[in-house]
Amino acid sequence: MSDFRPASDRITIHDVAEGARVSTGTVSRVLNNRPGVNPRTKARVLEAMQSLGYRPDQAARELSFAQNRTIGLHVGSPVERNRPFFAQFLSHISRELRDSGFRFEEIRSRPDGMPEQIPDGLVLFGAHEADPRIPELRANSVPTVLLGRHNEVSCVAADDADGGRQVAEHLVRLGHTSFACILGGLHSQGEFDRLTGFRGGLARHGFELSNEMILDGEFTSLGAYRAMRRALERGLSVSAVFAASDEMAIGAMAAAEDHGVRVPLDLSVVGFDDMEGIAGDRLTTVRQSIADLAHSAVELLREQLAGGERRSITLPVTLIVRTSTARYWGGHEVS
Amino acid sequence: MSDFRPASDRITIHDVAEGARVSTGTVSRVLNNRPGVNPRTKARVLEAMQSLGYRPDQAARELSFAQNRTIGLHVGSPVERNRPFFAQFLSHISRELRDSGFRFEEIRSRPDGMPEQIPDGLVLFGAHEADPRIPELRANSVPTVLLGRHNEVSCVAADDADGGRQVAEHLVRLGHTSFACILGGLHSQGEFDRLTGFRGGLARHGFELSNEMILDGEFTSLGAYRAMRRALERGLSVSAVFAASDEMAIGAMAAAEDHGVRVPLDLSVVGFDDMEGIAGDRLTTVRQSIADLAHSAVELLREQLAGGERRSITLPVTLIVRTSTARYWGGHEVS
DNA sequence: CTGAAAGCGCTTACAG
DNA sequence: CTGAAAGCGCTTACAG
Repeated sequence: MSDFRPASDRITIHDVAEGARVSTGTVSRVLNNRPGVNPRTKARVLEAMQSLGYRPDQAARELSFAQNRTIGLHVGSPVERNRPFFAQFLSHISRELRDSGFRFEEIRSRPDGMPEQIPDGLVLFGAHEADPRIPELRANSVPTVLLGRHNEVSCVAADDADGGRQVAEHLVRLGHTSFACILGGLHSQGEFDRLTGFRGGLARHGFELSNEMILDGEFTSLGAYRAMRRALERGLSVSAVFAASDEMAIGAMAAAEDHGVRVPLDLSVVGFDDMEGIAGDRLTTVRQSIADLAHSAVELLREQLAGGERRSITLPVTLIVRTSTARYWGGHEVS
Repeated sequence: MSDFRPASDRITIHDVAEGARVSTGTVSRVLNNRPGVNPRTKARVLEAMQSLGYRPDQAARELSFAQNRTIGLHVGSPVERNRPFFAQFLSHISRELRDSGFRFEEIRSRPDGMPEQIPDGLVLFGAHEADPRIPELRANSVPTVLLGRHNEVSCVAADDADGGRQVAEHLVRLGHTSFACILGGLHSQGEFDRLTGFRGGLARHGFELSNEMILDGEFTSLGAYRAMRRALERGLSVSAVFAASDEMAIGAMAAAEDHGVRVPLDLSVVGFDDMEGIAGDRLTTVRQSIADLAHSAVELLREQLAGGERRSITLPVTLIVRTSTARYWGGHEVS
């Protein structure tokens, strides 16, 4: 915390300009990575910023950016809003947007669940296929990006199917032969894709996942715990479980433990997201970069605002192997 | 969504000034509720704002406010950051701050958990008595407000003790005579106060709460579920449970149901917070206004920035009675 | 490749 | 009680 500095000392673009002996316009160009700045000049400016500890004023940037537009974020339901994933996404998208010179605002919901007001562009969180917000927005041709999958609007999502596939590969390679899956109730395309990918991956090795092996974890740790525990009590006997979110995976692990099933000895558990503060250092999971999702969402929005076509972006995911999964020797009894 | 309007049409203070036939300065004065504006003029301005649908530009306000200061919000740990309460608070405090002309920024943590940088003022979330951030900030005399209780810094909190007391009153009045309490592990002063208040309220009627009746719910629905279920399986026999958060109350209710204990017939459950999307329409709980907490935090910060003394604010809470609590006739068997 | 200047939407002394 | 004007920190045509 050595960089404590009272507000009055705020160093501006002018200080940097002076330090680098250029005009403020040039500093701005460097700051925004605009092409056409002499590399040497650029280096000088960068160095001045560095040594002065310059940090741009977002409010000023917002105000002077020509586009001068407000992008809103709107969540489908209060329940969605309480998900840790949402909090993280909110944090990233607001930063990303401000860094790009947009104004950012979280849009509240009217009693009927529709956005209270419509900004110049909208990011939709927690939308489903038949989401009533979509036709409305399309009718008003409001630039919109949806987090997830939808075929009528631009959207950005992690490669859910590939994530599921990677999980299947991982588990099969570890010697597992019987599997269960915990979803959040199949409301979103994303979890469906995770399931489909998982099934596909299993099928490739001759395994299949029957419908009884799909549990509804309500997208919460508690929901997953209860679903898993009930399943175990009914005699569910599998050696590996794939949950569509880290929270649900945590719940499943807890249920297993409480039922006397050791993770990973008797049961391997895999999550999805790799959320900080949830996955911990134990859960094997599929990492998706929330920062990249936010970044891509802004890009798609920018394109639409510039009159471009709708399109979608799918981001790669990575399997992070930790200690909640292990080789299955077939020797342990489960349940 | 009838107020859809492209960015180019953005109506500014100038439009309002023109509409009300005053100068922009006057509009600004009205906007900020500054004293010394002729009531008639004010009415005219207000009406113009109204009819034009004027909405002030936060970026511009931030930029031109004289104080021109940045307030940061910093959370103690990633786990705290994932709590729904945090997400709500973040949303309110950022709005509040911007409306007051401050810049707002969420401060990230360094690997050691300390804030990555120090703005002109700081709001601390999820702090405990021995929080290492506090001495550091005090040493640098950074204006700081803590959400919760602490005796070295300004702080703002709901009247946790009174909340606990009200719950006790409510339950006693309903005829309950045996109680349990679910806490998050006694890390924060707040939950301790809730417990103390609860105990005090019970004591007033000759009831007491032994230590075995205090369960650790880890401040999550899953944690509370497991604690409650274990307790029920061990034969816990009480007719009322007070949980220090809505999430934990939800977990306790689920555990009761799974154990064949009917809520509220056999068991009354009370939460704390009245969080949207969690308490639902069923949980009796203690409502604290997150908006007011945020508002007060900003006030305390402003005072410190103006050179005022540290002080603390305690906000009133309200018991919201729903259907998770009911009269206890002593006739039902529990567990 | 770079500088001088206007402007983003607001607030606030300073006059009157 | 109100207006005219400067200024908050930045970006971006417009010249050169």
